[in-house]
Amino acid sequence: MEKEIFEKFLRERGQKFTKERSAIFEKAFSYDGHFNPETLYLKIKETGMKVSRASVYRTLNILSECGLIEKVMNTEQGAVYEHTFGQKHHDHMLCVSCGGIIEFYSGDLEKLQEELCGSLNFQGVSHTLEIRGYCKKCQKNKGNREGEKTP
Amino acid sequence: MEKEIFEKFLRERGQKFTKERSAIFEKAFSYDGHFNPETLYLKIKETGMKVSRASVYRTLNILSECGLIEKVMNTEQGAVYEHTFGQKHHDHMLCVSCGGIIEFYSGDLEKLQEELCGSLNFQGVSHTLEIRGYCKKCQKNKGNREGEKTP
DNA sequence: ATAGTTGCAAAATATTTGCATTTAT
DNA sequence: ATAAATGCAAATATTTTGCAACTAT
Repeated sequence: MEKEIFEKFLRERGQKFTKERSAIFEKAFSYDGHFNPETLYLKIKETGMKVSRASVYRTLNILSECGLIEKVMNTEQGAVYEHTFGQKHHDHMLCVSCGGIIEFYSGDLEKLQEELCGSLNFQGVSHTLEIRGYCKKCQKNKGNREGEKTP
Repeated sequence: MEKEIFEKFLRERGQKFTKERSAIFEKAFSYDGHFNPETLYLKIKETGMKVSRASVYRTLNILSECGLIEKVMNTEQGAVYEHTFGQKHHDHMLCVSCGGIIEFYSGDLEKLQEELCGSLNFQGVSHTLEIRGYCKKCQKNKGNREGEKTP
């Protein structure tokens, strides 16, 4: 189980498995998809549990080092994480109008990247592909872009 | 010439072509590759010209809207831009050991992405692919990773 | 002349850190 | 008992913004 990986990781580094870390871990793994530090923090507060943003950030960093979660994107409104356990690798399309994220996977794409790495003598470890554009819904009303002032 | 595109863009929007905007434009286009707002700001200051960070940020936003430059990455130390004029589109391999960036281009990759967008009803505008791993040189001495404390 | 721009300093946002107190081991 | 973690508030860092002074048109 994933939690044991976390506990083992902490033990090996002489770090403690506190209830805050436990709660942050649980919440991070309760998400199927993306989450960001702030929403995770708020979700935990909602449950009545007492945590600080500091602990959230600190713990997310540990979970990243541990490989259990991954920062998949840096956006203007902060980092976006997802947990890696049992997650199929996938890439993202980001709608610049509504901010929606579409996940997709393509075996061909993966294969092609491996070939590219091979031909450039680069040992690829991971990658992120982000395609920006307009989702189906937003293609219709491209006039009103989010964020633009409409006085 | 690219500068005329900028001037025209401003004129059409009833905005002014100031010497600050001119300097920021020049500097942005003096880079072959990537730059970030802060280094660009410092470079201009170096020349003795008086500009503010505010103007740099404001002008980079205009140049983006205008399509002359593009934000290619959000990193923890801020945005990374590059100008788009005469730039062949390319993607990046980032060596996690030495921080080196290898640029590459693959027509097959582009085509594949278009197909993926088409099949998902997404109207792609731009994309960033970042492959992280080890460059040829660093594959040899993978033991000493940069950033790891060696007490 | 005037609408838009500048620089500054302050604000906003995301994240990190120092420190006294608390807690897991 | 003790080394590490917590929460808080203050510090950083990047980017944005309000405003009075300036400038391109």
